[in-house]
Amino acid sequence: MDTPRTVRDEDFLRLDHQICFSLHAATRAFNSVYRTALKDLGLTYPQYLVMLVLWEHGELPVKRIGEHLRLDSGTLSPLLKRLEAAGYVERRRSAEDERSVTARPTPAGTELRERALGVPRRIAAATGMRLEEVRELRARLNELTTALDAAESAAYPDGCATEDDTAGG
Amino acid sequence: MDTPRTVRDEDFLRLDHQICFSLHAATRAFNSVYRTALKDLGLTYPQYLVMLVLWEHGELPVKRIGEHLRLDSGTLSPLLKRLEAAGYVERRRSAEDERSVTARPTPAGTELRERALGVPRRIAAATGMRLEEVRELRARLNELTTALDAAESAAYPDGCATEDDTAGG
DNA sequence: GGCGATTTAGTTGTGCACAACTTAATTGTG
DNA sequence: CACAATTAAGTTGTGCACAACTAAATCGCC
Repeated sequence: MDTPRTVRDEDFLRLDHQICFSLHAATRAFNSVYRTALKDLGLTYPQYLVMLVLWEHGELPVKRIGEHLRLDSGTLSPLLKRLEAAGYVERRRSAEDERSVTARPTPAGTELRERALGVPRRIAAATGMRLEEVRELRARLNELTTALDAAESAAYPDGCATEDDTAGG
Repeated sequence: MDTPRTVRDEDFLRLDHQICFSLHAATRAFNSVYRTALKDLGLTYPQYLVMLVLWEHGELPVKRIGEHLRLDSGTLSPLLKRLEAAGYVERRRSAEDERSVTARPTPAGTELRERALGVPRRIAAATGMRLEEVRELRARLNELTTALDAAESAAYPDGCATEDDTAGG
């Protein structure tokens, strides 16, 4: 059976407007709450994400940070420079591989973690959701991201055969 | 009872990393899929959202567009100028209120709608989700956005007393 | 060893999001 | 009517996201 045609394109246009827009809106609402919560720390939300990664892993090459956060050097390089200018991270060329640059928290950056400990609870309170719900939603979003990535890379068939592995729902 | 302390701040930091990051990642994955789907039309995703609104409502003041999309003039003014430069919308001062500027699709902008009809289906296919699931997720995200907005405006008590109404959950 | 391909950061340019501000028109109140 | 307050767009500046590109180091293969 090829796609049950219960929905017309016209209606789809409106639905579409709502689903993806909801995601967009939620992200921006989150950013707004984070902006407020992080103002005292002098961090933006993406900078906070980078610091979370560095607090957890210690010293990391830019490449690895990018893998954790799905960001490339075009985004991370200037961001890390700003974090360095703020005194929160140190950057240096790796000795064993001169292509690589590693970043790690400075003492000030490490101290910052203490002040950041209260942030997640504030955010959690702002969502009004219980842990269960948060987990549930997170799982859904991760599935969604995986599906979208698969579809996107299928649209750009650069290497691997796609062998409809998107079915894993 | 004041917040059951089953979770330590430390653990919360990690959870937090995951929930909000998931949202962030999903949004960007969506944007990426849209970028591909909209490339032929010469639209970015936010431009597409604006066109959706204009296709649905016809002529609208910038203010109204912003209300539909939660965007302010700082974002919309340059965006609408680009859409105007692309020949998809017309802008003009309102006659009855000279403060207001209205935007509406040009003939080319209206034609564009036909070419955009296939987009939502492509996106829906990329998500790999059924309509039910989409609706469910959308509802969750809308709840989340509402909660976040409420918490945010409570943090900036500009008018209404806050009277701990955030407890609803 | 030499040399092309790959990998890693970084740069440049475009566009979005938003805070803070400016300008101009309208509204409300005395 | 006059004038302060409000409202609507637009401008400016900062930062993020990403495509496309450059520069330098490393790897692989002959």
